[in-house]
Amino acid sequence: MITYKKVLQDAGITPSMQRIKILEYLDKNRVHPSADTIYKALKKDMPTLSKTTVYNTLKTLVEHNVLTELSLYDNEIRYEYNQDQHIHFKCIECRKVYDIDKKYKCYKNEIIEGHKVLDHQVILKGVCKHCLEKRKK
Amino acid sequence: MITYKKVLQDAGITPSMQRIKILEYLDKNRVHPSADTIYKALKKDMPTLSKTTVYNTLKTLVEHNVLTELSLYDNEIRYEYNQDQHIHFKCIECRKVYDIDKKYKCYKNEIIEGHKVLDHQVILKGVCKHCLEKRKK
DNA sequence: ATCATTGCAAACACTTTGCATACGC
DNA sequence: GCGTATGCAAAGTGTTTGCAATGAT
Repeated sequence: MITYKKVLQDAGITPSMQRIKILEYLDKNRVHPSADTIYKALKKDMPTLSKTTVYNTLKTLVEHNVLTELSLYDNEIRYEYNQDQHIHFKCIECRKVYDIDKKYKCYKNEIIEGHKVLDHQVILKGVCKHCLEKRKK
Repeated sequence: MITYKKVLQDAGITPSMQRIKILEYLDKNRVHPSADTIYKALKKDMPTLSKTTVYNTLKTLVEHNVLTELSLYDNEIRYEYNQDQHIHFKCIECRKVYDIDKKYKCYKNEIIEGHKVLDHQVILKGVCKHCLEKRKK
């Protein structure tokens, strides 16, 4: 059984209560949350938690490749623990982000036109299933 | 010959000096500028230009499909006039954005898992050619 | 005269920074 | 005890909003 503590240690990050809880939240709530969403959710059980700690932790986790940063037009960074290849669909009406299980030619770790690729993202923008339904009414 | 005035009219936007200048800047400076970059560049020749107008105009142009919004990790929106299919490479060191001429299966205007796709973007993140060179030294 | 566009200032939202306190080996 | 992690407050940055002034037909 893999614990969050072990995930952090394997990534070379000193485990702490805050770090474990943040990682756990991202593992159990696969909704591409922002720093603020994570902060508000965890604040309930950890009243002393600071937003700075959330930002610090997320930055550390991204630097150690435990999390992926998503840039999804909202002028806020969203975070994701899922490392399987998939694409993102962002609804321009409800702002929700859906994972779409489609494969694509990934350039990660390749050299393209001389540039070293470290991350590859595919983002679709549009109107989601549910918002399309609402429009019909 | 296609004028910026005509591009705006065809898109259903009332042409104005400000709007024409902003569109012209984006056509002639294909560097994926932010609102602030555009503002600072145009301010020189148009001292009365307001940042609000830049934001208003960019929003209008995006809504009418004249421009594309890019979300490139910087917590600022970048804008692009080029509508040809290509992918973006963002350097994490110098922050520059490169256009890469690679084709991909585009889902634009298709329905995917019930969602209507209006825009499709591919973003690579990594270290660019020039920053790789600098590292070697 | 009317309606849309422009522009200023203030408000907002997300993130970062500086620094003091607390924690863990 | 020492080095790192945490947390508060303030500052920084990009964007939006309210509203008055301006401009075009």
